[in-house]
Amino acid sequence: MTGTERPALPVSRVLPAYQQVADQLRSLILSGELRAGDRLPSETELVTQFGVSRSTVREALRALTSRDLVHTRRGVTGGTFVSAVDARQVSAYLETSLGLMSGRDGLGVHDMLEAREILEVPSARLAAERRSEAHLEGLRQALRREVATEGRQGRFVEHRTFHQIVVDAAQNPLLSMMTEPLFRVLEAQFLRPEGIEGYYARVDEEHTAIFAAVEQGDADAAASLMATHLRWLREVYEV
Amino acid sequence: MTGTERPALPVSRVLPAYQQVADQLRSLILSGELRAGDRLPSETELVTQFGVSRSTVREALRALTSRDLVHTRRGVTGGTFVSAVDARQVSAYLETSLGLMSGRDGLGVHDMLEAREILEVPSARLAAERRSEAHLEGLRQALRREVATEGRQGRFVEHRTFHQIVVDAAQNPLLSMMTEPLFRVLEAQFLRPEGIEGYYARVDEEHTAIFAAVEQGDADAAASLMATHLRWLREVYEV
DNA sequence: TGACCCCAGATGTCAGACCTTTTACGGTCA
DNA sequence: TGACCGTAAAAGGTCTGACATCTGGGGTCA
Repeated sequence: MTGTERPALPVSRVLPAYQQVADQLRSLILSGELRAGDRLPSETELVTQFGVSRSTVREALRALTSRDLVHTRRGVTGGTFVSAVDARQVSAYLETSLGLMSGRDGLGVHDMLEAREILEVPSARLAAERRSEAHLEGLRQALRREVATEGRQGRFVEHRTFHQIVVDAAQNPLLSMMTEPLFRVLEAQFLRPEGIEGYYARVDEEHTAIFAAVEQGDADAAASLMATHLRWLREVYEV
Repeated sequence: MTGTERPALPVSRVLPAYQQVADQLRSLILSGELRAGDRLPSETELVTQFGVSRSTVREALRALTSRDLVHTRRGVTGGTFVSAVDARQVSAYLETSLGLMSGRDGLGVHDMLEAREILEVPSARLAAERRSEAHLEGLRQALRREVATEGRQGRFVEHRTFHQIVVDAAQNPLLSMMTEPLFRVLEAQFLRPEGIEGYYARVDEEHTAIFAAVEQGDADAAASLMATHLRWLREVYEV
């Protein structure tokens, strides 16, 4: 054992220049000094301001771009602009992350179905209280398509749509943001109920009942029907 | 009005080369062809494989790096390696995203407190059923520190710790992943209950009661106490 | 045997040139 | 006057080639 002990989790003391540039720009955005829509200095200006080469600046900007913090436009009125974070980006990120984590890190179908139930039952309750006419119309159409669609994959998409609209009707963007990736990952990776007798008929039936409760504004019924529905789905898929 | 209509949301048809390279590598990772720990070809090899310059390759890798899909190491045994996505990274991403969205996009304190209640009440129930001795010890220490700590900021950190451990004790990584950023954003941006008479005493009291229920494995009590606690907090902060 | 040095291979950084996209400007012509 | 068009300018996108720096391993030598 030499004089300098090697740590269990080594960190390099000197961060790469592109990392430092990215960090500084990022903290300007997070602190609110740069706000959505603001234009960052041009790459050439950043070169002189940071005293690094253009490649370094560009690598820093690329890192920020892929985090959806900024975006670039070409042309004379172009440049790098601070992005407005929006729910869709967050959902997309979560979808890929959950997809990669599923099966490892102790993240299994069970966890996803459990989280789904935790989120979706209260969402159904809120949906019954807050749904707009647009949501109701969306649910009606989803139900119609669900019954009409042929083929396994197509039905699944419609099922997801129905559940998603219910959550959206709760009018809390956080709930939509968290459930949407769950639905997609479950759909993409796990749900394969080909063998279950009467599966589609029961889904249609329960969706219809949930819709009725939401439409009538019956919060308790909506929550309870959704709870029953999801608990049955868990039984089906958690074998 | 000329012949070619300008779309409201213009998209460039031709994606930049670095974007295409990043997309291809990303889909290799998402499809599972490249798995956590695998080494990507060296930058020089990627140059020949994709037929683009090294700067382009590096910009693509930087984009993947900042999405936590890969990481790089220098030196002769270095290279670019596929990362194992972990919950902490996702939480960190969510924290910055929620922080940037809060106040805009219709994401307000109300939504965060509501989502928190939706997630945390069932978490308390599960915690009472699943908590390990380590969790209980963590809660004991958090409670002790909470009572002993002086100063507003310090108490808030301890409050957050207590709530976080309760959620962790539910043993569903998705719940921890979603609540942690919520706690931090709320703490950083909103919670300022300086004026409330007897605030700290009541928090301590209710935390103690929740702990007792979790310790005794009384799921119903844990859920109900947490619900009361959070509903009171909502009243305090939603003025 | 252990301390040291040096080499190889990978990422990190730089400089400078040129390409492509996009808008603004100004001139031409009906 | 107004529609059209061409060109300049500014910004990001790409390429090339060189050098710097880090890191592990293997060889050398006391």
